[in-house]
Amino acid sequence: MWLRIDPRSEVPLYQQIVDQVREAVARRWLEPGTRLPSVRELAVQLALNHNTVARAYQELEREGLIETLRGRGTFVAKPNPRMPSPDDVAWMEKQIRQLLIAAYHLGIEPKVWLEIAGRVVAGWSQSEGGF
Amino acid sequence: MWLRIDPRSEVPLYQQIVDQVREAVARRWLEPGTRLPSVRELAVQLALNHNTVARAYQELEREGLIETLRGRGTFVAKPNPRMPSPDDVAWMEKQIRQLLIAAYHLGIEPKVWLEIAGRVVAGWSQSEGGF
Amino acid sequence: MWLRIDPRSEVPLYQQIVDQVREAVARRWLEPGTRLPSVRELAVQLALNHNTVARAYQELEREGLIETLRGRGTFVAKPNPRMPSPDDVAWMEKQIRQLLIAAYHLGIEPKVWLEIAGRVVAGWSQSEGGF
Amino acid sequence: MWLRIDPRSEVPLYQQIVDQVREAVARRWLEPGTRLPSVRELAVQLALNHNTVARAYQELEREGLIETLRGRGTFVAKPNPRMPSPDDVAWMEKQIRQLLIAAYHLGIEPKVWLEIAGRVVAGWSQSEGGF
DNA sequence: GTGGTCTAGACCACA
DNA sequence: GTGGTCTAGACCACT
Repeated sequence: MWLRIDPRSEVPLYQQIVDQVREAVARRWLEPGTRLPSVRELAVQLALNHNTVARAYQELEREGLIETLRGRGTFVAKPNPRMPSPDDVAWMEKQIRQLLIAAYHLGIEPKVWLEIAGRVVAGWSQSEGGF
Repeated sequence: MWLRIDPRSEVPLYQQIVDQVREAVARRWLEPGTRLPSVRELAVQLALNHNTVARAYQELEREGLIETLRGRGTFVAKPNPRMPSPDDVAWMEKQIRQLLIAAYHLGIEPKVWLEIAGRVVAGWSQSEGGF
Repeated sequence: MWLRIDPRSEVPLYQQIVDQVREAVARRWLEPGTRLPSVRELAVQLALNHNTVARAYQELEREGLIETLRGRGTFVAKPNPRMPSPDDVAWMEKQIRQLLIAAYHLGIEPKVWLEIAGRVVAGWSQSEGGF
Repeated sequence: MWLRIDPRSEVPLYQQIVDQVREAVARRWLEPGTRLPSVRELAVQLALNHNTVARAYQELEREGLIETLRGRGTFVAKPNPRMPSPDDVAWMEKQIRQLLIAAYHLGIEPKVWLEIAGRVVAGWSQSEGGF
């Protein structure tokens, strides 16, 4: 697969898999119904233990992003459209505030930050090269 | 001090201190030259082990946010004005992209996300100098 | 047949067949002597491997719910009237206790649970003989 | 601890731990704030691998029944009072129907079943000996 | 073949 | 000391 694992990162290996699949689903790189490599296949490809991959898949299944069909493999689930709850929005606002703090310490003013964010959103919407 | 520590959070205790001081500096709640409580004082206030507080101060000093003057205490450092490097901007863009992924899974569309971000920035600027 | 198989469920496919036949027999939806579809027929209908269906039939036969007559097909067996043994009752009490535990964690009080149970039993009795 | 693990059961070992802690919490055998044995302690007591215990604790934490305080151990969380959702009730009704099916095959009539259930609830409410 | 579970033993971050 | 992560290798149930 197209996953890139960095064994030197602080982020746990299984988490890196989860993050990248989450991104791929969010960006529609992975269409619903697509079959993911089997736990053991992917483990070989990424030079990881199969338990590590299994844990990542398990987490993704718990989140409803993928589905396991007994003995047949693992597939990307249909997206479950939802309305963000007030809690979700509050959480997101907090995350944004965290970024603004980091931005300050990098010398990025809030207004400049908002420009950057606008640029990223624009690039995002264009689907950025697909793949 | 006004720090709030949540022992249940998965964020390490020392990291919570660092984060909150970083925020206070970024928001100008802590002016340069302000004296911080000593490691032991703060440890008592927050009911933490003083090693935990010491580690937070160490990290903050490493980042240049605070300065220790031998025998006189610890003080908020003067901000070191800097221009964001291209790497800094690229890093920030990546963080924003991470948030957009999370937003997608919460059902927050990129455009809506940008509105939220705009709101947060507006609130941020207003509160500059506040408190 | 009227079976509904969910390949996404964690319940094994063969078990889902067994469960649903058990229910149909218990509710008298399937009268004794009714002929069941052949293993291969059912396998095609449900889009399952015929080994899966065969395993379900095997299990049902072991329990005495169905009977295979050589060359003539598989039939719903005559109910074998029995008195519940003390062990059976004890087992059932344990199952009920399990449900009460689950109910607690859903915020369903034991008294409320008993009301729900009463409702289900009422509905059950009404549907006896139906469909 | 008072846990009893049956290595011969089909139920996964970690699941047995989860089930029994869930019961203990539901029955108030474990008061909020009580400290659970450490992962490794319990693993030794139950003659299990510590990973197995860790997995059980992780699941219990995900459900909000227990809380981890960094480096200090694991504690029974305060119950989070909730109203059962319609989905919860529907799920419970389905479970009860499953029990009625099983009851039928044991020769337990629905009315008799309801009597048994009433008895169990009565015993439950009396808290059954505490311990 | 698939995923799920378990063990043994190891290393790490945190307090 | 705590829990979190990872590996290696094994066994099992299901399809």
